[in-house]
Amino acid sequence: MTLNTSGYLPHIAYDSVIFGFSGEKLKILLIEYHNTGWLALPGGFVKVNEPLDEAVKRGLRERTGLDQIFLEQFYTFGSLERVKPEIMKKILTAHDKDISDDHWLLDRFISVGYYALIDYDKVEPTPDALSDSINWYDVDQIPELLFDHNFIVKKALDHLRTHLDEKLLSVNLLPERFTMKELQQVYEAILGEKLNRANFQRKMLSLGILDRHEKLYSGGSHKAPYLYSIKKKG
Amino acid sequence: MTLNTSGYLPHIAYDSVIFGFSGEKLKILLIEYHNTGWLALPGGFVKVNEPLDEAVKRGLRERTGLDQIFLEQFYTFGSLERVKPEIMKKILTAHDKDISDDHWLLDRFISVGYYALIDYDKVEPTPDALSDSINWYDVDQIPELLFDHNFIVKKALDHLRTHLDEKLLSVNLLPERFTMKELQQVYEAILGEKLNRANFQRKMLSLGILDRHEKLYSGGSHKAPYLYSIKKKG
DNA sequence: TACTATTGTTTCAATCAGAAACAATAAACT
DNA sequence: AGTTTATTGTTTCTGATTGAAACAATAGTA
Repeated sequence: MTLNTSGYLPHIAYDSVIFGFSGEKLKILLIEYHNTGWLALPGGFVKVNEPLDEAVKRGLRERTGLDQIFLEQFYTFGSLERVKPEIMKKILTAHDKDISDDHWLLDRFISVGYYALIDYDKVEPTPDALSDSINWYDVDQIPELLFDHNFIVKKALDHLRTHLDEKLLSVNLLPERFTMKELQQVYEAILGEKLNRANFQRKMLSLGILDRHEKLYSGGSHKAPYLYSIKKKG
Repeated sequence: MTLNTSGYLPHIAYDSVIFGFSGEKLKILLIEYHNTGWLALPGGFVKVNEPLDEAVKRGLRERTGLDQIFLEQFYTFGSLERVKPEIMKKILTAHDKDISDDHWLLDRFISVGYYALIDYDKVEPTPDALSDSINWYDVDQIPELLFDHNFIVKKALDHLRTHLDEKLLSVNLLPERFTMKELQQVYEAILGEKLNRANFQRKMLSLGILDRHEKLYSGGSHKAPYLYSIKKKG
């Protein structure tokens, strides 16, 4: 028989890898726990009568203020090594709570990994109750994270790379309208390699899902690029 | 606080889609619950101190007798609609158990989906404690299943199709040594379409991961095909 | 008006993929 | 033994796709 007075499902968590793109770099959001300096992925728990997807959306909404964002599940982590109750206890006591040794947060957890793609400039990251801060970090300079979170980031990046071409996934990292160069920079940041400009343009246009709009006169002394957007269905 | 006298983690289950190949058809294993006629995927629960992957392997071992098999996680199902406590209750009472209304099996569950690829001829399917029988069903003739299991099968097939080419995944459905024709039949069964023989052979050989062995003299009045196996690393 | 930086497009060659033809061969049949 | 048949292994031809470079257009600057 199962009792749980917290209102959350025990043993089940989620961790979210939130990708943004800025300054030609791919970045993710990391939180820092109160008074510990420990970094981790933003995560959370599932309410007793809440769909899993909804729980993750709720966490994203609270931390980014965004509601309609690209979100996808990529893997569920269920090993025993990932669980470190003594660390969890330190986090909770650093938060200056009175924690009993059988608190539900000290149990073993299975965590569902999600990744989100968001428009960096639309976000004002907000820390949650347990964390001091939430900040962007370059994906190629991720420091040591708690638990198995470095591994989770790696899996998320793998998944993102292999699914990059599906319906121009990557545009979720850009504003509504973008130049071909920006799109290529997103691809290059995710794949970690330079792409040929002419072939990239040919490939993107051949997908037939981009609308071309007015030109963007940036003031540079050169030809102005077109702006593009994803073609609306219908 | 969480109490659970069953020895299993509450709220967490797995469902396995076990693929086999026989008679040029792709098949999966389904169980039939005691005295109900209801069909479902073979699934199970995770022990309190057991890795998730290990729990799934344990279930496969008990039902197929096989130990070293290809097994991969593909999605975690966490909606609320998938939960049907009244059906679960009927299954348990049909098993003629005395079930209280707060039994842990009647709670809401999140289920991790795995698929396995096994050599059909090596398996003697064995029903578990709750099921009358376990049998093979053609994937293109799956009857109505309990809960969201039809959806889970669909997701598993999608995943299998899109990952089919990775390291010749499909050979896990065949014996150690196989002919090129058998391999092509597996591909065709999974993809649900006919492939060009010459191009298929060229593509498989170009991967450079097949060893060619002696010919297979089947007695037919025609050229004997070579046998192949996956190249061992090193 | 020439110059520069960047963008959009075209061209050329190399590679890959689909379809058909060709070659080889194990057994059966005369 | 020679012929036939079914199937397998390979090659060839063609068209499509991809990679790299050249070419063309253009917004601002000198």
